[in-house]
Amino acid sequence: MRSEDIARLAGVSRSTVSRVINNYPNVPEKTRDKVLKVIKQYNYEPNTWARALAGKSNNTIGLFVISISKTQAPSKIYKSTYYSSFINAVVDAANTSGYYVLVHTIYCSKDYSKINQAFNQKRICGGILVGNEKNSDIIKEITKMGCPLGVVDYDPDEAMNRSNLIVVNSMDYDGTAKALNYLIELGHRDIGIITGRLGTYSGQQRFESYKQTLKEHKLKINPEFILKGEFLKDKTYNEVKKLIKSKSLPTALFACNDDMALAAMEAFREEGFNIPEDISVIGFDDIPVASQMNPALTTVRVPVYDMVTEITEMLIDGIEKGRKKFYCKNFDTVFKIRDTCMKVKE
Amino acid sequence: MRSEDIARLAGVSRSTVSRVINNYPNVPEKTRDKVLKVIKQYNYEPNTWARALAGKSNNTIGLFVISISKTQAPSKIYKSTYYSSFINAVVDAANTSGYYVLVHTIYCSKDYSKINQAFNQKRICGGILVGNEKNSDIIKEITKMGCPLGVVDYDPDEAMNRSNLIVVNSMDYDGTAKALNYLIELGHRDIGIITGRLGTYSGQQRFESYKQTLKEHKLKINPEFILKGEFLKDKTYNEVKKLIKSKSLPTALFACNDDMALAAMEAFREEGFNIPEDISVIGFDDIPVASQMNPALTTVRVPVYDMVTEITEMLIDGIEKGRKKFYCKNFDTVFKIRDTCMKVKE
DNA sequence: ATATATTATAAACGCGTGTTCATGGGGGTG
DNA sequence: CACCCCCATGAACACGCGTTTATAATATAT
Repeated sequence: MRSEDIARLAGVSRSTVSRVINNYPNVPEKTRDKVLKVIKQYNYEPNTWARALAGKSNNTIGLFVISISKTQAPSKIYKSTYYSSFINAVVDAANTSGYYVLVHTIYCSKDYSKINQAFNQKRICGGILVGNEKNSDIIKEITKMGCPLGVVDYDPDEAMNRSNLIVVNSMDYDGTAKALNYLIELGHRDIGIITGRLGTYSGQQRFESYKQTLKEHKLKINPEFILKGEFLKDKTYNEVKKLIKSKSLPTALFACNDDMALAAMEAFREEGFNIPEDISVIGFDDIPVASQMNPALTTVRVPVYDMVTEITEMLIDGIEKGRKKFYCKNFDTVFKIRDTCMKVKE
Repeated sequence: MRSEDIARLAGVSRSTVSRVINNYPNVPEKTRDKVLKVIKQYNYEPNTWARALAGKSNNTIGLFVISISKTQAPSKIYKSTYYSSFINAVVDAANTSGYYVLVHTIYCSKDYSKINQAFNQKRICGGILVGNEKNSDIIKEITKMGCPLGVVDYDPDEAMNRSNLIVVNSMDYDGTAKALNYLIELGHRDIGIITGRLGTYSGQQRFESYKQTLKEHKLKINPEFILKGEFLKDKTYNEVKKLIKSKSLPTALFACNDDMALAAMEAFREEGFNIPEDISVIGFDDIPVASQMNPALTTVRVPVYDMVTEITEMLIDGIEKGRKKFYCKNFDTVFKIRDTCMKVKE
């Protein structure tokens, strides 16, 4: 069914059909109704490709989820619950605005070609990037091409005033400080950290805040208590097991995301540790199961849904209005005290 | 940058460029290299819209996730960890085959218009449906239009021999039986169930198997021990709280998915019950956190990743080969015994 | 009643690419 | 040397729709 068929059936020309579909003013009510009736009757929908080719928007944005490199087997990747929230939130917000979402996963963090490709092929008229490493050039590349791009978790200083770019962040530095101050109030002096990927802005911020906050309280940082978790469960599990076998242990452990906190708790439990009696644990993100764990995980809640809704709406609005101005918004975190922390034993 | 530009820069005609891009045989090595060099140099990619319009495939499939009705607020929906696995698996498999994935969420279970729309607008050349209710007509509609469709969790009898249709299921009936037999072996006689959405094939199968298995062991079914959870955490939480306040309790509870099992455990814990000492719990699916819970959840593992990979690959293969034959595959489940079940006290 | 302004509509062009058809040239055979 | 065949390639058309331009029909003013 093409617009020509509709035109024939309605007894008008194809131009008139097009005018009706695109809400042109100069078409009398009578003609409009006649055409609409035929369109309705045959369930006609304009071909998106032809429409886009003729200059209309295709109402599609791309969501690019950058996952860590090939080391992780595909069958395991879906276990990372974190990114799922992003996908759902983007799809929700986009659908609400009448947009479609093309979801793409990028495993090898070096190979951003698929992003360029989607833009070059004109598949999408905007994109959202999650999991970006600070030192990648993809953001500059895309925005320079004039394509609207939204990035979650990106250094505002680097992004500053770059046109076609939108950024949302959670206030990681502050959130981390809240968590650590709480531990310090509970009397903890030996506080360890499981770091995320330091190449990401959030990973770096959380680590920086850890170092700075401890310093401010004149607590010394024990290098052995710094575990490189890279936001990964498996890596964390192994690192914690190694830590347990070493000579000294921290009394509290701050994990840079919940996945790692859970993995750490699992490792501790297996070695006969009780949480929080033997060691306090704090996570970051507040993923859905955090509150359902036993004990429930104390963590720093990141308003992922709000952040992603905001960036999606801003992106689409920018596309439609042709706005190119840089925009950046930071979202406050909420410290959720639950059951995985305890006053340190004297 | 259009193919015409490439042609000019390479000193050939547009037709030749097209022939190079589409791997036509009759173009000499020398000419091909010349053209490829220019393409490479300018990072040229054919416009997908124009390509599709001219009869080529657009290499895009749609993934339609049907969620339950409006009752659930958007901000809470992303908490359902189950569907996330689907999205990741479909995207992985499709990307591997060079396909793009359009993800769409449908909340109002009546409104399938977006699926028709995506097909009618020629946005996608195939679709995958998750969370479908048995009594919906959408599957017949789409397949009748000649569009290839893959459905996860659908009654094979209804689907039988319908062309353009592919179905994958887990063996829910058998999986449920395994779980219940295990409980019965442990001496349980009063076994409750938290049912899923009975309108779905899996929800129905699991419930049927529950009734049948108990019947086979001559155990009576107490209507009060049948909780309608509808695959939802909140609903389950409330139902379990109600159950606890009633006069009699089962000694074991079989939840038709892990989300509900976790919600039930949370409710029991809050009321001072210990698991598995006071009540045994079994889940279904084996979602990522099931093994990380404390106690770790005994559950029936559904090979989601394998199922979804299979259906995606079959769909794409069918699209490319123009195959229309009905195809159905059932995947075996694995019963994972962990720590949430115990021998019944004498 | 005629001239002019206004409106409804049709015809034609362009979007970027795939593909068919026609053409021209080169090599081989008689 | 003449003929034929094959191969490389360019020109032209098609895909379905939006939009501009031209034209026909109608309404308004004189």
